[in-house]
Amino acid sequence: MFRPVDSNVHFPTLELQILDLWEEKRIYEKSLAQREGRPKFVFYEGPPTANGLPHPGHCLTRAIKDLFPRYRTMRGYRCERKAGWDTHGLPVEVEVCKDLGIHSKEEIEAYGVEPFIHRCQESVWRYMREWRELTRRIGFWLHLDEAYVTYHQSYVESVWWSLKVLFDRGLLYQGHKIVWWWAQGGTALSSGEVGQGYREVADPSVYVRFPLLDEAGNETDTDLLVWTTTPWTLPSNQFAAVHPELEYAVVRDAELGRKLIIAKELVETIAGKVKRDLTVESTCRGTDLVGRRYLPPFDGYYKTLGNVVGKLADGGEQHVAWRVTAADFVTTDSGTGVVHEAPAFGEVDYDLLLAEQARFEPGQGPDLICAVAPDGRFTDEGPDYCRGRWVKDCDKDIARDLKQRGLLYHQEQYIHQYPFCWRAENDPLIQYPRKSWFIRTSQFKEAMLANNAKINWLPEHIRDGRFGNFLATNVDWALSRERYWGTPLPIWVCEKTGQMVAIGSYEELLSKPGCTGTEVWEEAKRKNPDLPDDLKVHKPYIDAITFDSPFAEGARMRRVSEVIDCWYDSGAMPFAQWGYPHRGAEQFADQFPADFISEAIDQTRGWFYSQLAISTLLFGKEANDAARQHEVEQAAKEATTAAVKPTVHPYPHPYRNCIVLGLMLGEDGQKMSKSKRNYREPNEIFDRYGADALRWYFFANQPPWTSIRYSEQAIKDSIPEFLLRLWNVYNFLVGYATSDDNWNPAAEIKGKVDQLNSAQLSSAATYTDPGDRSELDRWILSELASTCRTVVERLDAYDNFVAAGAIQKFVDVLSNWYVRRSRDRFWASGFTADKHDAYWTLYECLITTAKLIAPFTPFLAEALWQNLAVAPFGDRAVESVHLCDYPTGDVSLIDEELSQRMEQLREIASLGRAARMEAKLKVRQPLSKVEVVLADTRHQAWLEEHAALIREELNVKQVEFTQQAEKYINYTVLPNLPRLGPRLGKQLPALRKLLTEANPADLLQQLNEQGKVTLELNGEPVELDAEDIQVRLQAKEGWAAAQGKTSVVVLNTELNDDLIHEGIARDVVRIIQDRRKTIGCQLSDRIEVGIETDDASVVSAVEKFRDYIASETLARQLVLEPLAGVEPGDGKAGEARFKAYVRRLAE
RNA sequence: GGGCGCAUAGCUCAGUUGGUUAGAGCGCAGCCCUGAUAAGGCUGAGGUCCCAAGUUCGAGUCUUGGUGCGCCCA
Repeated sequence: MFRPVDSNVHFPTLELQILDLWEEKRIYEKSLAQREGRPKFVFYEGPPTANGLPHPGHCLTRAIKDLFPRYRTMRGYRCERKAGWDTHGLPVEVEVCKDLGIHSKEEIEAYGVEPFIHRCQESVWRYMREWRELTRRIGFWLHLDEAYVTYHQSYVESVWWSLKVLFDRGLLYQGHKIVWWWAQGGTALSSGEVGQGYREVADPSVYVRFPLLDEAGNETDTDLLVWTTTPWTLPSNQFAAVHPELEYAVVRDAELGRKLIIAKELVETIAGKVKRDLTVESTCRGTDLVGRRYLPPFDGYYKTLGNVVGKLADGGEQHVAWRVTAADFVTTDSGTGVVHEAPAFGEVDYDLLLAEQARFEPGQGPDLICAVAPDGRFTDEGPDYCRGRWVKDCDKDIARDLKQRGLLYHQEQYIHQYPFCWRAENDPLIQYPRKSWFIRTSQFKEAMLANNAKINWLPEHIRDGRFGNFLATNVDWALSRERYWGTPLPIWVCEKTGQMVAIGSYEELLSKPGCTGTEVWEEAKRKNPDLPDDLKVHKPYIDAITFDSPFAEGARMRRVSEVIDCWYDSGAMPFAQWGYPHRGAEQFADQFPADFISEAIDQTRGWFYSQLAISTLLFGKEANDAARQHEVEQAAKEATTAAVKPTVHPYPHPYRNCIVLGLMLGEDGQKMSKSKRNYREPNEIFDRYGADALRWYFFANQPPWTSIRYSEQAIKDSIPEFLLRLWNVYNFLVGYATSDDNWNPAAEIKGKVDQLNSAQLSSAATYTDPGDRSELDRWILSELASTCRTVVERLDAYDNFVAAGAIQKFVDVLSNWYVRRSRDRFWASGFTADKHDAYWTLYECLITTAKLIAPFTPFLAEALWQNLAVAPFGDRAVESVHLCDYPTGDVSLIDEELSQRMEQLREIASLGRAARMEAKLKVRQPLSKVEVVLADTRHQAWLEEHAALIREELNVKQVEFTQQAEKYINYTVLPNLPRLGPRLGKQLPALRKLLTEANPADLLQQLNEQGKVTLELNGEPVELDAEDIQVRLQAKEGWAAAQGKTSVVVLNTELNDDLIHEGIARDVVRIIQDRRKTIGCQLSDRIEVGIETDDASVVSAVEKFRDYIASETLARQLVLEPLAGVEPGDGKAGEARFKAYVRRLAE
């Protein structure tokens, strides 16, 4: 039998019990085991970093990641869920530095790379307990114990393998890159990190004269006027750039006594800034200036290189630097139209240097000059007053120096956005040239786009919008990081020749001829046996391993010092989670590509990209075709190739469907932040409201890609709006079933019932075929079936929002119409066939609802199942709702027409209540009659059959349907626009006018008699049939009436004695029931009642309705006098007053 | 500065291919119901659908421009 239900349920407590149940019975494992051999549904877990505390945003991701795998499992798929952890990267190092109270790379080196790495490895698990607990508590079923971890040896070796493939294919190369450089920390920052640190700052903005030189190298009377906001870059100047197509002016500054060259359209602006007259003497085009030499403001390099001339590739010679070059990026938005070029400190400037180098014969062109050391301080090539100083501190001194030398033409403050280090917020970043390793992703841009085009993105616009645009502007992936805690770049260089090889595994490394250096690791392990073995593939141990160079006799191969971008780690997860190809080939073959992944939109350029890029370059057709070509070319050389080559997979891969979640904002609409405290800790949410409340809030309130504002109230509201409403229905069923009725579904059924589908229930003697049940039962079963159908359809399309809405709607009609209308059936004493039907129908609705909600609110679903199925049937039923198949809805039970009719019936009832409200007649007071006027009479006959229901619902004696209701109603005839619009087009306004002016009664009569209406429109006859027009009703004033879309309900408000007495009787019943409750009667307790009153109408009412009152209240005796020794309850019926005495009778 | 997205009731959000009187939940106010009862229901107030122009018989919906906000990138 069912256990009693706690109507005062506390969901968080319930959920903890269910978690224990799942674990004790290993339900998750069983849910997987029972789908062994079934079609697969592949899910990838995007690895979170566990070195920070989880917040509500992570709950959202974890909830969505749980929903679809649970759903698919119930649909019969095998869905493995391997957990994963992202463990490398700068954030980890920064955390450790914070603990150590250090900042720069030098300090790390001083502390020791080895202990530093150990700390990093420990630090990544710092909040593991919290993450595991969150995962468990929110009900995210995931194989936590078999998680992949990016620092594990097997993972690292997979990454190495993939890099070796890329290297051997010629897709990994070393180049220079101008990076955003954190000089104090000695590292480049990723674009994402840079983006976090932009702040508004005021920088000096200087206009500097670069005197032009004549052919002989002598100074002329004309200057280039150059603008920059980074004066510290001027000592590293190499060129001045002009736009070739722009018009330049040579202007005379009389005060200065010199001529200046600036963009013509900026003459006025600059004259305004310096408040002088600048007279244009002549103009020329940018191209005319190209090649002219000038004297740079600082001579640190110029003094030695100023006169160096190189051979041009196409013959001739030219000075290598300090001359005017052409560049398309020059604009007149600001500055002077002449741009100072220090290629070391800007990406486009560096490109310009590369272009210049290309014009010369190899080795003859300009070298990069850079007067700044990697620590951000000036070198000896800088002006003497700057040497050894942090560049940004020198801006003022440089400006002062230029002023003293007369080269500073103008100076002002310039307010702009400038990036700072995101962890050390007082450190401005500078752009700085570094050697870096790149992946040639741009070569496969089209392939990535083709792959992307096949991915099902939700929302759709990501594909061609944010993600597609990003791919279309793809640049090569800067892979290397000059840091410590990351996957070491597996490239070893010949110390003599500089030739390189890539290594694909630790074993391969050890097998190299003359390999030495493992003793460093062995020694460390001997000293500290607790060191995880995985560390041996990390710095500093890996750096100690060297081997004989195959390129030069007696030379050694040594590893490059860099580690790689941790985004590469996570992007390699589709194969690296299995250790592929060194191991896990089977799992990889089985679990590639993913059917479903989901992360927030900030992963567009993160995990979504890294996965797609790696996968396209390894497993895409284009990349593999190119690789074969490359191998042919390399065949002559001694190319090493990976033992296992990637095979081609058709797009899309590595994921087919991707839900891009919106970002979750704090309560105040701002980004969630610990310091602002604009959200609550997840654990507190679970303790207060429960995981189901939070999950339902995520799933049912908005499509998942909407950025949602964290709202505690909304989470709280999930409880009464959905969870508790369903709980109340469940409580209702169990309450009656465990009363005198003692209704037990298990009593009549023998043997297994498994999932309690209708086929399994139908063996019960009292179970009638749903088709033979009452209309109300058939209706709710129809609603249930169509809800199942909708939910399945929407979940298959990854649309949790509409699916959840359908479930919520169903629970609402189940509670507010089915149960409401069925109360009497349950309350009736004894069993009838109809009562059995009511039990079975409601039982089946609840059982099915439990299955429906299982992926959404798994705890509540389980609670229902445990009591509705497991409690009565024991091990004859499936032991958990999560082991059931998902209900898809029996379409034969769907009755669209019944559904529509019931809808209309509900509308009539609702209108009747509204009319009562209007007339201030409470429902307890019976009325003699309502009249219902229908605009659409299709369902009239059916509605007439159900007049009883309306009578009961509205407490009236008679219901009458009528169309001839002119006294209550105004009719309006309107055109059906979607139908007539395409047909009549511009004539539509005329028709509308015609219809408004016509007599509606005549039109309707015509329509009824002939089935059509003919009107004359602009001299042309137009025929309208019933579908072409719509009739709207409007209640006339002065009646107790209410109007809806299709009907009007009019009340007869006249009362007679019978009606009044009946109303009083109902008041009496209500007060008696109230007393029953007060004195603690059980549902079926019998009582004795006394009514004391002076009011004649109450006396008459009690006498006239004695039987009614007695049966409603289970009263054995009813007398019109006080009961001795009983506390009475006061009652009021209209103006009449009475006292009700209730005493419980012993059995 | 560029890309993408968003803008509808006090709040959180729906609004299908353009179609008649733009919806839901919460909140607020008033009321009803009373054996699902520490529940439930009804009704109401509250909207220049961000602004402007255009396309169309008809625009919350389509187009263009603008404003504001968010994210990503510089």
